[in-house]
Amino acid sequence: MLGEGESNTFPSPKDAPRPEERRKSPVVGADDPAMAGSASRYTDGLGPDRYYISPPSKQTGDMASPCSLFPYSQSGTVYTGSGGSRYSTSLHFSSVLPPTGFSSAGRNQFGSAYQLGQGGCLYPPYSTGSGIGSVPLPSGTGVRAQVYLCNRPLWLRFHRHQTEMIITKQGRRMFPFLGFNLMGLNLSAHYNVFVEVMLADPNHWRFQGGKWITCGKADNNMQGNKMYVHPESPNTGAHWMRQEISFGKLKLTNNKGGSNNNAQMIVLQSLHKYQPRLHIVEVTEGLEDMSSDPKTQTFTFPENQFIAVTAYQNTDITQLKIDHNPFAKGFRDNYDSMYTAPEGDRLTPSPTGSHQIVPGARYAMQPFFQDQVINNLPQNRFYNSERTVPQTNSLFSPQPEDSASQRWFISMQQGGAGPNKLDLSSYEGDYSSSMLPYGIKSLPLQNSHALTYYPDSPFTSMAAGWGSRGSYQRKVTTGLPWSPRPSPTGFPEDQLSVPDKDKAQGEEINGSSVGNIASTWTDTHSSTPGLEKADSGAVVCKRRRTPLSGPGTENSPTVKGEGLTATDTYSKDSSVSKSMAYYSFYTGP
DNA sequence: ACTTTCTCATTAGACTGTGATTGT
DNA sequence: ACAATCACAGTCTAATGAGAAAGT
Repeated sequence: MLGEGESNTFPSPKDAPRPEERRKSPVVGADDPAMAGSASRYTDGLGPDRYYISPPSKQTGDMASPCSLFPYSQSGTVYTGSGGSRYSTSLHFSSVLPPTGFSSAGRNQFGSAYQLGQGGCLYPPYSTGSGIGSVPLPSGTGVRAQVYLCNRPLWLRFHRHQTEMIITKQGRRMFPFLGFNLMGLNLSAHYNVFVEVMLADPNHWRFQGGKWITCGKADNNMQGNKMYVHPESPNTGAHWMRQEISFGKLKLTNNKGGSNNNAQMIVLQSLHKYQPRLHIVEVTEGLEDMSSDPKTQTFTFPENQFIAVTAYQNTDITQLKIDHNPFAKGFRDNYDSMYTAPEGDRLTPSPTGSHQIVPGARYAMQPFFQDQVINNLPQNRFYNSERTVPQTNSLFSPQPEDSASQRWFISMQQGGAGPNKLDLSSYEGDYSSSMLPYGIKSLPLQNSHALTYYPDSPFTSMAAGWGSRGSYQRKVTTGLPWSPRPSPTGFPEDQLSVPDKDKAQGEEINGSSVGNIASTWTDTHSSTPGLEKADSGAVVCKRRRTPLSGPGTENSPTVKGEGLTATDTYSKDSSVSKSMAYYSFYTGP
């Protein structure tokens, strides 16, 4: 069962409601900055060692690291560490003190800008100190992890409209949920992996006039847990890199006083904007010496940012949720029309890609659904089986080398300069990642990947030890942990048929909006009306039964063209259908 | 014949957004 | 006026057990 009971499975870590308002809002500006990394994730098709094969020739700089399988570059990112970048490294260093080895200057450097909300609720200062990105890693932190955001295409779709996440007293799961793939970890070292949701900006938000506007100051004194430790923590690097790390069980609540399952719930405040962050902390068995370097790595994906709400405000968001969240399937009034829609109109960034990029291909299953619940599948078939199927089959259109090489991923930034330069120009849509071969694109992330240390955060304790949690053995019943993942010649996500308009959108975003984002806190929601149309699709689906489904809803382009996901074809018939779907996809002609 | 493994059906409960109601 | 809460119905998940198939 899901819910709290589920935690038992793992060691527990610590009315027409204003239709005129709840309507699509202008597309939120920047989806993300671009970056361009290049490389394919599994190029060797080997087992355990796959993460350590020699990187592609394009590799540069840090990529030379044995742990850096793919070449990457980071430059021009919206969130560069200097110049007041929104998500500059200061985000971390301002709120997180460096571990041993760092001078206290780190904190002082931010002066009054340093803010640490209770419960680890933080947000970066408006301006940052410079050179933070160059802060060297503590000694001993030799391995640099790389993080890939799963479901990135989906996240981006939500992000365009300013993602909203429902929070309830009993706790509400996130959708999309956070899912990551890690690389570059020490196979034998142990790590704690957890997510922290921090206040993303100092404002209180309100949905008015079809868009989000700031409305006063945020309450930065919100009490409550802000951390969610992955139930499988601590575990080995091999374990974490084995398959997607899903945070699907993470729940968001506005119930500060809730006592039970606090570990599974993150307490947030409605109408506040939040930014999830992934922390990877290398731990040492029996480590009690807090002075030791926690070897913490923090990753932030701007597209994960969201506004907590108790009721959806933007109907576009609602529709996206309905279209992609299998649990909301009941609110889709017309699946059939979705299936029959022209292939080209299916914009949903299906991870499997098959649904969007394979003309004539039968929709076997819901890509995002699969992606989202992949870890819930009893046998994790995807990672142990399906995923091993060479993806060179004809289901995928030939992948241009460039495309194939464009992966989104974040590599913990270390040492600032050098190879870590993002190339905005290479941003092309964002149909990467997800469940199948992970399309990876470097994120516009700032130097947030810099090593961090939270002296006042519950995370601090995690950083040092094993906690009470025993080593959890992931329930992988089929396949071998290290069953080889044949090197795909390409990643479906990268090949998803991205409508030109979408691409254009992405480019535009990168080119302009992104810049805005980097400049101020409130720029994130800068409207880009023109982009709204971009998502427009030809698919005609009967949606909302509610008054909301008025012209406004019907005009919601975002949804119509995107609702075509495998979820629709996902059979209720459980495993068989699921499996078949997978196989049907990978074992194409 | 017995055990193990697999497939499938059943079912309780979790999850979803909706819409009405309540609270501020 | 607006946010928060609740009950609701549709859907999905995952546990369970029965039966069949395969292996010893």
